[in-house]
Amino acid sequence: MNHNDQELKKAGLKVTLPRIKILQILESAPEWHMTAEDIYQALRDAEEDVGIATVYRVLTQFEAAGLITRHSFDNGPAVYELDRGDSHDHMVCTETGRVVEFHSVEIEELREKVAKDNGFQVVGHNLVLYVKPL
Amino acid sequence: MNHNDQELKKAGLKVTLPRIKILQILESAPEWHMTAEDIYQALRDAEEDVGIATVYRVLTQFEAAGLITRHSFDNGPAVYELDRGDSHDHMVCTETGRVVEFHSVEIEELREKVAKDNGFQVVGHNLVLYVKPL
DNA sequence: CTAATTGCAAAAGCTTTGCAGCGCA
DNA sequence: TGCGCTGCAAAGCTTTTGCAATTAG
Repeated sequence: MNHNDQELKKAGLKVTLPRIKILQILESAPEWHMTAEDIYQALRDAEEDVGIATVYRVLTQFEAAGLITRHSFDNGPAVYELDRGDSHDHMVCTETGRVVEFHSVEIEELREKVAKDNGFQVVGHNLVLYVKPL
Repeated sequence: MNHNDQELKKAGLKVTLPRIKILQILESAPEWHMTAEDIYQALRDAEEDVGIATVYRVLTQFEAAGLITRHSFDNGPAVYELDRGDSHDHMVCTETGRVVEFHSVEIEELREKVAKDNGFQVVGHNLVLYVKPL
């Protein structure tokens, strides 16, 4: 009963092979953003017989449980990443495709402020900067 | 030869009925964000015989020409709005679906700063706040 | 005239769902 | 044992594309 198993239990999810494997894959993700298809391929590479439908179902559950975060860059497939507690945003280089993560407390505060000024509170956000080298 | 016709010519696009109608619909959009399907329905309501494929093609061309802007909120259908020159961001209410536009000079400045700190310059961005009423 | 544009239908890409069987607690 | 979970296949939804016919310039 390791740490991941406990995370699953805490989320009210049974500890099953697909869920454990998917968590492991996300943990060891070389680059921190994977599509459902990426994860599905990683599972097949590991000889695990998990269907793509299960991958989607598990990812949806993980997101609901707050274990992972889902991003929709542009209109391609959604990407998922482990929620390591450090909320951050993304910068995508239009020339190289490189994704840089960043975190700005000031921007975070302004987000709250702008929402409050309009009678709302922030429950989530999505900020992507498309950039190119100076 | 009205203003819209000139916009089309300037973009190197022939002045055709579907393109004129779609521009008009976007101009008179009650709420400023319409999906391709919304536009398609508006055309059918106006008894215009335009296919959904043409709607998508025209919207893609308009975006390339800088006449309109396309947004992908969450993972639903993309929404389009006329580019009225005023850059702004969006706040989407998770309970009512209402979309509020806002513009923060401070956030804009911070975007530039963060990019520069990482050796980049901003060429575009996408910021959506998911909010709920206070 | 002729290259651009269009409608239709089919296909593509991503994601969800129905269902019967399997497995964790 | 019982309900949750899973794989498979099929369906769903948004968007794109092939093609022959039409049209703007």
